[in-house]
Amino acid sequence: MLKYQAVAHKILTHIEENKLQKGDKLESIEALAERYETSKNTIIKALDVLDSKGIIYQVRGSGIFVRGHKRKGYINLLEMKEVTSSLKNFNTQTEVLALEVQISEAEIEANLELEDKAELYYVKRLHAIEGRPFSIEESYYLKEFVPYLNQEIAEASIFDYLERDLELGFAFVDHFMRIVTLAPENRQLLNLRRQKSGLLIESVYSLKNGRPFNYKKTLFHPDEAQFFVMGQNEF
Amino acid sequence: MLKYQAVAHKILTHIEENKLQKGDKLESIEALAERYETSKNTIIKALDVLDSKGIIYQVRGSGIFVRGHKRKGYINLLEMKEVTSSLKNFNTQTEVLALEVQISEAEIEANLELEDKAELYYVKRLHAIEGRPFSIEESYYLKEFVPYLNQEIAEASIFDYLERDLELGFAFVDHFMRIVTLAPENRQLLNLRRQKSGLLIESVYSLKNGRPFNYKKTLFHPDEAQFFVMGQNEF
DNA sequence: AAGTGGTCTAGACCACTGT
DNA sequence: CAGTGGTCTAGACCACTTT
Repeated sequence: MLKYQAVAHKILTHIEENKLQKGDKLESIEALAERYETSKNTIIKALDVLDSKGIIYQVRGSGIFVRGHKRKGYINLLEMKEVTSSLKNFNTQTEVLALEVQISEAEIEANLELEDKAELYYVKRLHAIEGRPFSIEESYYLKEFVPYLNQEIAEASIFDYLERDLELGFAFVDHFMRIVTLAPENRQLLNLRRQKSGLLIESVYSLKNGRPFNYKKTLFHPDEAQFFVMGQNEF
Repeated sequence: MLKYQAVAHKILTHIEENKLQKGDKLESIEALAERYETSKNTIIKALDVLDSKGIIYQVRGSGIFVRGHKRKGYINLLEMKEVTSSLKNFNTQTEVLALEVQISEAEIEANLELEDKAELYYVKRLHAIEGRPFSIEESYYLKEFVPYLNQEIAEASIFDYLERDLELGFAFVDHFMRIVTLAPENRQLLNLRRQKSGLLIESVYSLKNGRPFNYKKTLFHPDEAQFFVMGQNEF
């Protein structure tokens, strides 16, 4: 692990262990550089990471402060890989509705920027939170990068498996969100009577080399799903 | 303007003027450093900015590539200040439904982290796109930071006014999103018959010193509003 | 005036990609 | 193995806040 990442982790751990609250001040950059035995610039880079994650904010001439808070139960869109990993503090269940190898169709080829037909793992899952249906996820993984997948993995966390066992981490994501009218089948799965709309998020995950390897459509229960996004103004 | 921001702008302009497409390769860092007469590290910092905006991506050992595209008509959540500025390529209209000075209520105080009552500008606006109702925005600006506002400003872009005339730029935002059932009044404003749900985004904008100064509730038309968010995996 | 965060530089060295 | 992006350092200097 790189030094600045290690330092970022240590500072984050320090914030968590000491239960620092929003507005609490950290040590100065100089002091942090000495504490973690590194240069000022490496501390700055570590703080940039925490800054971009919304964990701290820095005020010139004043200090480094904890940004903290966030509302509970909201999914951080920018860290969302799959629903269960975003809701680790809750009791979640996953039911695998389908798991098979497919040949790509036009919609998938467009989103994964494929020029030819390709083999895919197709996984359809129903996620529940505290027993209540939460989201329906249809996910397409390029077999070129994800050569193997099974029921057991799909019942746990696919992204954990990709990162841990295949050492396949995504480098960037695009999420596209809109409200959709639910098909009767999906209303039934989400146990919805009156309400007819849900939030659909289409996500494309790409590798470090820019190749998209996972396209995903996640349909969220309108009453259960809540999201937050933290942004910076850098330009 | 800082050197790295200026360089970032120049590189962006270069991409736009030469209509570079997704996957197109830029010059090497070394070449860019020479072209823009600066050091390697400053180029890296400029590229970091473009990276975090989703404009480029970098592949170690290979090069710097344009990330580009994005679907058209989708609002970039992370750059969203108010609806009109996010949809500059479209023909938008703004109707000011209310504009007044208020004393804060509990909900606003919680979101703006106020400990006492405070004076606020309250602005309610209806945004339309190509004549079709798009969103209803209720916004609360702390009078301490926004001492003056009028109908004319509210009909144009309030954030443009804040940035240009008050030199008041936000440093970070928190957005909270969920689906809500629409009140009859809002259904009428959005010209909705059957559909009863909309997307609600609550946003808190903070200054460089960490002080929230604007709390906003924006209710989007379920068929018109589409969003995208671009994320990186840095940790 | 002192303290603190931010920019910028030059250069050494490392890690990965593609030929 | 050459080319290219990424990390890390030490230090000078600048900009803003606080006392």
